[in-house]
Amino acid sequence: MVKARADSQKCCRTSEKLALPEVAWAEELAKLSWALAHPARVRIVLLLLSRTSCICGEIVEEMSLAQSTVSQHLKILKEAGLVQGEIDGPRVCYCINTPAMAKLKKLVAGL
Amino acid sequence: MVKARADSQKCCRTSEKLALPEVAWAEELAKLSWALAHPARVRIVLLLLSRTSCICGEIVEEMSLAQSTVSQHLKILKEAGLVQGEIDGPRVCYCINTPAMAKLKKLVAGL
DNA sequence: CCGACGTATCGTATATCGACGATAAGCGAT
DNA sequence: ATCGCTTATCGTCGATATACGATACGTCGG
Repeated sequence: MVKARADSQKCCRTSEKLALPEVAWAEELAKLSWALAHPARVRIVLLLLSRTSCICGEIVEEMSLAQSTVSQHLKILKEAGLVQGEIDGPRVCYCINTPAMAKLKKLVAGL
Repeated sequence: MVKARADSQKCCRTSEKLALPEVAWAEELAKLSWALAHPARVRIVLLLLSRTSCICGEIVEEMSLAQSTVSQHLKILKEAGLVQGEIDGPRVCYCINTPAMAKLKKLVAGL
């Protein structure tokens, strides 16, 4: 080992190990981030936030994407927990899952 | 059966259009989120944050991944701007790009 | 100059995403 | 019961992510 390189204390200090309890963390944040890792999904979230409540397939119109594609994105958002879909008659209204949103914010803010 | 949806104002109000200025936003947030959309990358970020400064290839040891894989992840983080690499002799020290981090936090907090 | 070492890139195999059209499934109204 | 509307799922295709080993690049030490 080539020990201390003269004045190398500006970088790569000695490394107090990082235990792996944070791994759970990491998984969770990665999952939530993943949901927002696509512009279309961010836009969907923004859309849902802009109307204080839920929405149905207008989303499809706002985005220039096929209905099936939007449905896919919604599914991903739902799986990540960021969004909830409530069945309202023949259509489905989506809305932000506020707690999950808060969780995300907290995780990111905690970085 | 018909669950009193007579006055459907609880849902799908009429839509004050969402213009597309936020699209830039969306792209940016998606890009940053994408960087964190993988547990390994979140762990790298956590690692870099845990030591106030930079680090080199210890990252490789902490994660049980091949060196090349870690390098790939670092590249992605670098491309997203979340991380900076400064060459320090024969090795490279990475550290968090604080402004980018702040940007991410701000974007997420602003949701 | 030449190895030793740390890092980045290349090449490649596999898995998954992102998009679409087509089709199924659920609900309301006729 | 049937039609029409809305949404979800299926099947497919191209593009890309992820992982790895092998290899090239750069820097220090002898």
